[in-house]
Amino acid sequence: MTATLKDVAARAGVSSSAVSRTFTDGASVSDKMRRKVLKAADELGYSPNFLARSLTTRRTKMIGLISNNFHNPVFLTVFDLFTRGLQDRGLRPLLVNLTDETDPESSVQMLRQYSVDGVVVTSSTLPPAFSKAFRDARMPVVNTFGRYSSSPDVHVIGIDNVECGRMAARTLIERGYTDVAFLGGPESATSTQDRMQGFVSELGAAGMTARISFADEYSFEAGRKSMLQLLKADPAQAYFCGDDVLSIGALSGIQDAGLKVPEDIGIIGLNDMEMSGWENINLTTIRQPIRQIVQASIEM
Amino acid sequence: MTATLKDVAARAGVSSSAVSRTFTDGASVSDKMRRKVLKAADELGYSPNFLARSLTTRRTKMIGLISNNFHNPVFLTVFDLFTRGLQDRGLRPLLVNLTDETDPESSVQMLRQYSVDGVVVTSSTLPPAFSKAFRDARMPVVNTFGRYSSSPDVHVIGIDNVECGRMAARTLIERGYTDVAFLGGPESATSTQDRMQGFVSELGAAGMTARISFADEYSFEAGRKSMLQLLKADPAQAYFCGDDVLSIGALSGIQDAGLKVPEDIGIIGLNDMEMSGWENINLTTIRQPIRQIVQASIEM
DNA sequence: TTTCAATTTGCAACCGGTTGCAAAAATGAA
DNA sequence: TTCATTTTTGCAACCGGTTGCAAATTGAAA
Repeated sequence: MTATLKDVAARAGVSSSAVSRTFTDGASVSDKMRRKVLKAADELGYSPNFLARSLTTRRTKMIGLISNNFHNPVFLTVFDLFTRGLQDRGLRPLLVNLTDETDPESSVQMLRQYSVDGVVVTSSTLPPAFSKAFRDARMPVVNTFGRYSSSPDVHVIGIDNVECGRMAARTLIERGYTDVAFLGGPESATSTQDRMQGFVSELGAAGMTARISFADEYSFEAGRKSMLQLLKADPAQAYFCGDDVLSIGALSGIQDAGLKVPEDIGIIGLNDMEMSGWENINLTTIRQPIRQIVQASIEM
Repeated sequence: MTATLKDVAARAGVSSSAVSRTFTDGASVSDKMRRKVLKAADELGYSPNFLARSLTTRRTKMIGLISNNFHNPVFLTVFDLFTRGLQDRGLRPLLVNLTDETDPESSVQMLRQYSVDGVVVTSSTLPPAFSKAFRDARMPVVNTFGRYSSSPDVHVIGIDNVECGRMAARTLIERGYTDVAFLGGPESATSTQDRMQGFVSELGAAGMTARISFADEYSFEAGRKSMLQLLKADPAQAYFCGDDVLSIGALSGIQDAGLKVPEDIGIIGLNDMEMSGWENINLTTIRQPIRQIVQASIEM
């Protein structure tokens, strides 16, 4: 159906190498030849087949984009920036939606079958072992929102979650709260662990302690449920919530109980997602340097 | 680096066709042979290269997923369902983020170079001509959230937006509102036009008229801004908003003005996105039959 | 005009598979 | 055991390109 390289060669009356070369930059072709070829190509509406090309060049310009965060609105922004950034560099994201059931092995194999040039794992709730599986398959991999870890060869880009915890603590102290608490995401997530650690240690330095609790996941419902439970018991003056979507859930819980923020209870979140501005909540603003994340993907 | 078909053939001491056949279902191979091959393949950690295969089979099992809605939270759900649905069928979504600058032609060509098996355009704000460009390139295309249109060969899946408008009108009438208005999305979007048309015609049947206004886009900010302007002038008793994110923006505007919903002003939205439940707003619930949308993508 | 280096071009093999066709092996009936 | 059938296997060509190498062309210097 669609014109192939050979068709163009035939039409232009030249060898197929010549055609191939005019479409490969850096190849040696005379201007005369190039013009002849381009004319024929244009007439036939030809454009080279990427996949066939990748067979010999071993580059597909496809990047596996893996995530399990299809419910956290902040990731819509992440996807937006990623796809944009990749596109601008002539790369294409092959999207993989990781559900709880899918095992790492099969996604690794899948992406290898498509011979992607690299993989971006974007999630803070996946175990480091996951990204490692890709490295073991000799694929360049970047783990965004991950934690700097000992596993070598896995590029990790993200914010310093420990420092985030510290910032939150300092902010609450400055505002004069004396009884503060941490409401984290899933206990197993590295981001939760680190934020908690920073929060607790900074409070400790000020001679304070923090009560700790965890939500089941980074979601509105989980935040709301956790907060409602906390309110029933013995609520603190202010909470540092693991992320914004959790914060908004907590906020909803507080409102349901007839209390107000920040008059009755203080809330401090994390992520600066678009939506946070919507509700006039006072959240710490930590903007992820996504540009740089994408830049790292070019580095590999 | 990675084992190839030939390596496996050599190791198993059989022809390469034999290997190929054991990995192609429906091919004729004896059990004995299959076992021999699988053993060798297993030892070498071999799995067939999809791209090479696609060269002869002409199927890549890749689907272009095109959208320009990377700011409307409801699309996170859409992406989730799409990627899931495609994956379950052994297909992979190649994501294309359409910005205002990217022209249709180039995305068409791009996806042709990757020889995707089909294309899904998921947006209600793109002109029908866009999907048509793919059809012209002889690619199967499904346009979700589009409008049933005259352009042939473009499968369109979506809700009946006219009927949505009617439903909204009936609901508001039932609740006793006598002075209602429509706050739509971008005037050029087919979804906006249809919803308005249904809304207006149903009201007309009841002897009522509706005031009309449009927001610049389906976004929180646009909804808020529009509502604030409307409030300054002569607000209606109740509004039918083009979609949920617009509704929430409008809601925020109303609250800023010190008014309450639904006591002072009624709001009815559309989409049933996850977030809508968060704020105890009363929104019409129209769940898009996404399962069927995905089913249609298999049909092509 | 000849000579020689620098460019440009074509040949042919290869990337990693699939598949039509004919030969070989297995099966079953006589 | 023999012969006709069916099933399994291998050969070789092909999918749509790329690329090392040698031959052909070009251009400038002698």
